[in-house]
Amino acid sequence: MAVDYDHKTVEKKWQTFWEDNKTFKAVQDPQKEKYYILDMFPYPSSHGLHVGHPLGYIATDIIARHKRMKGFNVLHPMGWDAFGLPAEQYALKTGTHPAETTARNIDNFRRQIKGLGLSYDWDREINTTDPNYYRWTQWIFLQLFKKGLAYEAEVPVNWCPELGTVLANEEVIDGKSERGGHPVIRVPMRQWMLKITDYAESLLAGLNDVDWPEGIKELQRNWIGRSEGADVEFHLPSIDESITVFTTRPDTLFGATYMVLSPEHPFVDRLTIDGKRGEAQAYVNEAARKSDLVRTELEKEKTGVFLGTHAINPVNGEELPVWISDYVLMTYGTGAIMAVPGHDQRDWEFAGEFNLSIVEVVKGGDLETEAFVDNENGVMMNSATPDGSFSLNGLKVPAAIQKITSWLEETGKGRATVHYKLRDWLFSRQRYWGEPFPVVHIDRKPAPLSEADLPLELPDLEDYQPAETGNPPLSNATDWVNVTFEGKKGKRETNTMPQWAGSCWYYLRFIDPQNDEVGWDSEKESYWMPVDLYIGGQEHAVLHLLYARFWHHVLHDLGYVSTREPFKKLINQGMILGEDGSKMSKSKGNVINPDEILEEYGADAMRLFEMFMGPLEKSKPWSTAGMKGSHRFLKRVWSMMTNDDGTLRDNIESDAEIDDELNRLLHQTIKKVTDDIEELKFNTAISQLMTLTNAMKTRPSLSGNLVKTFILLLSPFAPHMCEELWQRLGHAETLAYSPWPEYDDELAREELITIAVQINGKRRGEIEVAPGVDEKSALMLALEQSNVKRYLDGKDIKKTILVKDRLLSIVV
RNA sequence: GCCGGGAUGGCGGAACAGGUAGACGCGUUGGUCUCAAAAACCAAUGAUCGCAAGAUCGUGGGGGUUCGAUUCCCCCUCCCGGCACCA
Repeated sequence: MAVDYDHKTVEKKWQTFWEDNKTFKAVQDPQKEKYYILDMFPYPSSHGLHVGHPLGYIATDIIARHKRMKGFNVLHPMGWDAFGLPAEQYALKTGTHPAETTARNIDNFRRQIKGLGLSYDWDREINTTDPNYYRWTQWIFLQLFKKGLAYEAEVPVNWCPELGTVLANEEVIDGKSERGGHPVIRVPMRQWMLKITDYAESLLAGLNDVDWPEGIKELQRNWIGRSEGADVEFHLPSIDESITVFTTRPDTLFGATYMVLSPEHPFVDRLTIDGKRGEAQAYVNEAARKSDLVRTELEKEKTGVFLGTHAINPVNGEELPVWISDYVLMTYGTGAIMAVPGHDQRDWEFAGEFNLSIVEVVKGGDLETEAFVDNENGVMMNSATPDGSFSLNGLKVPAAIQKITSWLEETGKGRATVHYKLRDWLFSRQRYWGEPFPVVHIDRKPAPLSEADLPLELPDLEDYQPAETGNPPLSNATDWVNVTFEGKKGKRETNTMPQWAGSCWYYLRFIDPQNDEVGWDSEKESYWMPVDLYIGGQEHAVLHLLYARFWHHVLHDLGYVSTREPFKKLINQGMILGEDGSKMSKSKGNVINPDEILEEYGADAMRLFEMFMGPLEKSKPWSTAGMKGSHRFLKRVWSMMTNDDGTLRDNIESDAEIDDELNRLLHQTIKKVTDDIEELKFNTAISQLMTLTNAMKTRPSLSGNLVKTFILLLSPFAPHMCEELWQRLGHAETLAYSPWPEYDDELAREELITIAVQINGKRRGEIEVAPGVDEKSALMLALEQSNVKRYLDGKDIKKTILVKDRLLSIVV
């Protein structure tokens, strides 16, 4: 019996070898087909990795190693998304400078990741906080600015007092901050915005061209929220102005019985009569103070105030009372709606609350109990102009929408429009640890720095504590803030960019990480892009993945990148849960530290187990017993091939014959492992390798060729041990570029197969046949079976069905 | 409420394209080795009945299509994730 495999020594040896020999360095080579495989790079948090984090990294590593052996030129890089809140919160907590803690955290992450034997090209390592990196983040911002896609605005923002910063809509969940779960309130502030709304249509269209999980695409579609309808003009006689409302149901215009403005709508003041002023003012103030949490979560019953004035319905001239209510949002559509309580549930509830009239214009529902909103089968009624010149009556809803939209356009009372839920991206943060904006304010107007002045470095500050006032820490750096720019006195922008900025384009920098002239060389870009496979967590479905696509579309329009979409195929890895089945967290005490796993079982065993646990995309609980099982498998492989002293066993002979049965299994295994890796079904690939191992162990001797092939097949999963065995087999070179084994379909085919015999759908026996057996001979064989005879006794065979090489079904 | 994904032995999970459900691993039980234990190795292992041959049941629940359904169709329950007054 061989002594236990010494994973520590072997793994250290090969990690050093790969590093010293730059085994995984990617060099552009137009002769070879490229494969760009990317992980979502991590924030180097202070906690280090837990066993769930590397799941995706292990998966991409297996693909990367497999593709190299398949002859692809593989780009597989890693870096650090090190700006932003987590790093800064940690720095604040520990009182050390973020630059210092960030550097330390990166060292720890790098150590942990390298310990897993991942085949990254470390020469391409990048760090978003490096001026040589964020120089180009700032450069992209300048391009956005010049294209008119970056602008400043005084807007009601999501202010998080606890974090001392504003947050993007995407970072606010149920009225709380995505990070830390702190309350968020709405206050108006001057902010930088990026006009992502200009790209709503483009971002939507691009989703049709990528191979992403349908769920993620749907999430983005919903977030963009395209909605077709019509803008309709309503006259306001009291101020002699007209107001535009957006509706997706212009067909119900005859059913409008009142109008509602958002409390923030600019017309509110002028539309309020004196007798209502106090009441309206109070309502507006209250709405302004409410957090989104209160407004959307807690308050389900409708509130509002009648302003005392009226609007004129353009189709029939009727007077509609104008109300304000916070169920109408200023940030969507036009901030004003026509209310059709008969055919909109929210309006119906509001009308019920305030006793407003309900008019039925679509037949088919019971308006006593709820609004009727069937927009497919409903038939129009009560929908004609007073003079009878125009009518929708009798039409189905879709036809009515068409007809009235054309009528609105002809009469100048409205037009077909499209609105989006997506809002512009709030792009500034009142924090220290982020990219400075390459902008100087002169006379309160922003002027862009010239590209030659980049990078604009983040000044080294002693006091980087966020202020509760929202005054950014950088405003304390007066020497830095006050500049003379183009002969005038100006002030630098003191907000910084959000976390997402650096990750919006890092995949481009990986292509050309050391370039000082440009962010990336366009020839290299067109060779390597797009990213062929991108693996990361689902939590980035609408944040990172939408922002990065937006920048990429802009860069494409500007001619800086060759593809419209950056990420061709996307996979979301699942979570690894604690052994108790709940999410791993410090407070639950169920966190598994990979350092301990590596120490005890080694990187190969951990890689193997994480891939064996189940489908990559699914969440599944950690299991220490399972971890031991994978470790045991590797030890078995090792002892199958080596003696106590580590030399190869005598029963591995290069000229030993392989028997047909084992050879068949070998070829079946090559096929299954190859196919499964390509489909990312690592768990079944591993189980097939286990099956082959079990068979190999029953043989007194193994052919050298079999052993060689087996090692190559196992190597993407357990690269250290396989390199070691490979070397002991007498190879001087790494196996990382050895050709991937080929299989022979002929040799993989079984000589005799067992097929089931069913009688009336129940399995009653099985027969041994040659593949491709015909129905008649199969039936003959089946009839010899005593159990089959028993069931057929005295009955007529009505029909037989042969499923090729599967089963024979007899109907009696 | 809407959208997406799920539910298979004691556990993680397999199952081509409607064709032998439970591969592989874990766990458990029995055995070998040992003074003993651990480790390792060998064997058994969905449930029920049976000495056995074999039978019946069985993929969240209920119906349907089919010679045959984990797989297709209809209805329902529960779990996970996301969105949520978006006009």
